[in-house]
Amino acid sequence: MNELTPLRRVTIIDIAREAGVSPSTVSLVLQKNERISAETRQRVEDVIQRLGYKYNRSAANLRRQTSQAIGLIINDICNPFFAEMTAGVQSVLQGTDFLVFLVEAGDDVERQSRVYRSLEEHGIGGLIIFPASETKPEFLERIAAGGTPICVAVRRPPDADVDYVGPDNRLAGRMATRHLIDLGHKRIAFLSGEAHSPARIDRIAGYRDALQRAGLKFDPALCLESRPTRANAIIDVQKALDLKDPPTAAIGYNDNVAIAAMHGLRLRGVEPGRQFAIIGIDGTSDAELAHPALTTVALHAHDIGRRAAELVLERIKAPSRVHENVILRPNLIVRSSCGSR
Amino acid sequence: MNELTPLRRVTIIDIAREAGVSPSTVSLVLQKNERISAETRQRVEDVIQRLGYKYNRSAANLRRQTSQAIGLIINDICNPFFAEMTAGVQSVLQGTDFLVFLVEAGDDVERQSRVYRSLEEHGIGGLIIFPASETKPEFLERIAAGGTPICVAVRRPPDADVDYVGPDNRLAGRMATRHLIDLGHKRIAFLSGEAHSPARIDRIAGYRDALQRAGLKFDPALCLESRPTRANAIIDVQKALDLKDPPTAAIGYNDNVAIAAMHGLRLRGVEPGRQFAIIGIDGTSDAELAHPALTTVALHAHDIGRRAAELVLERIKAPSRVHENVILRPNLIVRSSCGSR
DNA sequence: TCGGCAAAGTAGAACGTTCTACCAAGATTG
DNA sequence: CAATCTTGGTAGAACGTTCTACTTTGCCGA
Repeated sequence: MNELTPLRRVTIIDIAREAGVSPSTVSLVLQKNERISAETRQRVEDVIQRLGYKYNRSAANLRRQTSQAIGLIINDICNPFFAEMTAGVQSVLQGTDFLVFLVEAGDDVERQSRVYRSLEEHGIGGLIIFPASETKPEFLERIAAGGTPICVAVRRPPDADVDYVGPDNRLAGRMATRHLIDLGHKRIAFLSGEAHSPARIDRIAGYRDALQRAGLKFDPALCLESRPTRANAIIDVQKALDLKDPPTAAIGYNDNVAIAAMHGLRLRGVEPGRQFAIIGIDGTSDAELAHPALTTVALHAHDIGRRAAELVLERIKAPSRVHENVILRPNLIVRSSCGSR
Repeated sequence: MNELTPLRRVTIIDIAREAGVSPSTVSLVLQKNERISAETRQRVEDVIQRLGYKYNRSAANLRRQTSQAIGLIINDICNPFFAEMTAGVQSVLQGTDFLVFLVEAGDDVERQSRVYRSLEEHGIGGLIIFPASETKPEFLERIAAGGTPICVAVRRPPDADVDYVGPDNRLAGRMATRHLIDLGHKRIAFLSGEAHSPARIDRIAGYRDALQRAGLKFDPALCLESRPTRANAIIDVQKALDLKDPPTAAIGYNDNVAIAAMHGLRLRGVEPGRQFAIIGIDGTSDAELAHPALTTVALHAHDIGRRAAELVLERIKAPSRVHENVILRPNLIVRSSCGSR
């Protein structure tokens, strides 16, 4: 009323006074509760407009003991896979009142628990996490038990009883291998990735499946193993070339490895796509920019993020729903790095 | 005390009772206030450990009318430039109690004000924003006037009186052009980007500077203009090739454009790096993966994020500091797309 | 001895919502 | 016509901190 004291922020109480109702009523209007008659609602809404009221979620959070924020713990936002996954999460949160707290844990359990603690302090209504590789299932289960709706993404914790959404790594490995076999390749390398990585284990399993199905025998020498960096990928592909019976094609542990491997080939004067087939696994948009454009098995990072967010939102509504395991089917995207064209 | 009622969360009051002090004291301990004697502090801290107390920031936010969250509004997280910038922000927030609310506004003013409103409701202690291109300076100034520490990044709002950190686009344009001139090129195209974009205007200004300095004359026909998508970049480079007096080199409006342009060249049987020089502007890690590896002018997205976060943190501490304008100096990164190898 | 001051701690009212009871007044029913 | 139900609303106590303004105690100097 007094236009001379615009210092205090306008609260639900100011609205109530101005609209001639109680604060409770304003609160109910805010929550779109149908308990309130149309005319009262209208009146309150008008006042809200007029006074430029801003909802204070901190107060609501305190009172309701929850928060409209979702924690999103990933490895590294510069990795396009995670960037796309993050975009997927955002796409579903977009239309809601939820916001995301993004944090990177860099595949470090120590840091992961630190950032989780911080998320907890700030208050989150749910959590989507790509767990660090050394994560113990109890860590995730303790979070779930604590009442925080949680969805684990991409990296399946062995036996943790929580919601999960991720790719079918085995099928992806199989599809990639199958594609190369269909193109007539008999000696196919698998480049990079760390031996203990569950993703790699599954992809290799798929690779072996496809080999076996085609009556080709598995040669361990063709499976190079290393941290999946660009530098290692270059080394690995060259090691493969140096074998007594060298491969004519290779699967990259991921797109990055595959792209770097193409560089490695050229350093040896081998032209990828023409003299050697390369296929990646990931399907990030980077693959399209490579030259030759990378044939790859898309894991649908965006959809993983989307589904994970949907799952968390559902669990927020119904905390005791039975846990879901969502496995997304990969897709082969044929471009030119395997010579088809 | 009663171990049979573990349902309620443990609060500062429980700690106080257990440690035989008042809640005020516990609060002071939490804030590391030196008002409290060493032994009392120790006692309280022990109890905190023992009971597994978790600080409730929502309550603190409500009381203090602020929040330890920083809003980060960007265009699109899948763009490596923004991903790197985000990582830069995280790198400084890392050691603090701040967390970031990440939101994408997709260069849409409408959406931008919606997400800002949402950030406001959730409560933020500061804001870093890459403003949508149609953003009015008043929008930013109103935020600052409202008391929210704000730092604008990358895209300079004309005359808005706020903190800003961004690249020197003009110098970047000059450096790119200069490099090509030094390599002996006389006809240099500038590919893509929208005419009204301030970044492009500045980069073109730098391009003209360098041309003039070298005694070369500016030919508007060599400046192609379009939304900087991959498809447009391919079209633009081909248009350039079709000119009566075609260029022998080109500057991409950004790295993405440059990489796509290389594809465009190859579609015409022109080998980038050997028969035509291409240089980008951005310096995201993608450039390294391209083939040939892209020579580019690095704008240091990571550092922009880092500085922006530092500026916001400083302004949170000292709200009335004079506004700063931080301009980061670009760097030429020579790889092989201009033939120098 | 007394006034003053520093050190260490405390009381208690906020902060802005939500939500469980509760209430008043019509409408409906037997 | 009394009993019950429905509709539309309200009172007021939380939620867990923070922070201003005390209080208490001991010490010091005059």
